[in-house]
Amino acid sequence: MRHICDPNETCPVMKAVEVVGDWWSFLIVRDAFLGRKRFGEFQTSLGVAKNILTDRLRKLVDAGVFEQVPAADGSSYKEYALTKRGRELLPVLVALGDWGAADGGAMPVVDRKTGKPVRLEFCTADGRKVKVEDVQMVTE
Amino acid sequence: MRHICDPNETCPVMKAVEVVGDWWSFLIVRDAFLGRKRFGEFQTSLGVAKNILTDRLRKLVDAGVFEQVPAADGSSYKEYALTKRGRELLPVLVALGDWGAADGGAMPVVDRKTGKPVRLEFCTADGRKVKVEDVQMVTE
DNA sequence: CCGTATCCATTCCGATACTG
DNA sequence: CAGTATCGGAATGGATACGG
Repeated sequence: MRHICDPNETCPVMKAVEVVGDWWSFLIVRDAFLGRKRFGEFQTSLGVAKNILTDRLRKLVDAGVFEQVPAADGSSYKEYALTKRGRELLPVLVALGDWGAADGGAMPVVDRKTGKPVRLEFCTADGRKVKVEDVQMVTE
Repeated sequence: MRHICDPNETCPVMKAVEVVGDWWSFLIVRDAFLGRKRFGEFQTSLGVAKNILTDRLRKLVDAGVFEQVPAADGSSYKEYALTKRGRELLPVLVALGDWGAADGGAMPVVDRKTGKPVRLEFCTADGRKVKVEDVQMVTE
């Protein structure tokens, strides 16, 4: 995919899309958040061709989203674990899931410590929530 | 793009990706949030081929992200305006932009009423912020 | 089980030309 | 300016076979 978009314009959205903007990459990351780690798990879960999966996993490793760690079962294979950087993609995933779940069927996320549900919200520095329709981007 | 992913599994992330997961669609929406409305504006801004732009705009209109409205300048053309549903994509855009801006150069968003900066955060129902690393998805 | 390599069909995209 | 139509090349992805 060639894209022109003024190169001076270092748009952060575009930088992110360069890495995870691909269809499969994105679903692989989603699967990882759901606990999948092994090549075969991704492969059967997503039904993606193996060469494609290989390619995307490598790119995601290169981008620092995954790291390869020894398999938990002691086999000689590797598992793909989300890095810190990779786990920071959770807001993206949740935002997208919330939008996709027009009706209330959103993917639930919880506070690991308390087990209580959490939601993604726009907040001011002093902790006040701001509704989506009251938020706007500023061009500069 | 064919995708197998168990059809029973109505994953909201996937539903969202079906609509805006395309590279160009996503950047068009970003441009719209930056104030662009006209065919030509998108075209020169993104450098995308016109036939592709036509196609993506139509799909986004079909998906309810954009609606066509009469041009503000009274010309006989149409402008593409984000619908309510389309504006609800802002959290996705901001999450992605935050992630893409590893260093602090994130795209700023503000509360329209007060002009104060806002950020996207995970919160509990009682308004407490939860750090990303303490949030986890629950499988079911 | 985890990947790599190859092949082929399809899709996608950009350029161009054309219409109103 | 805002599209539509068409065409050829490039990239992509799926299937398959193969190897560690």
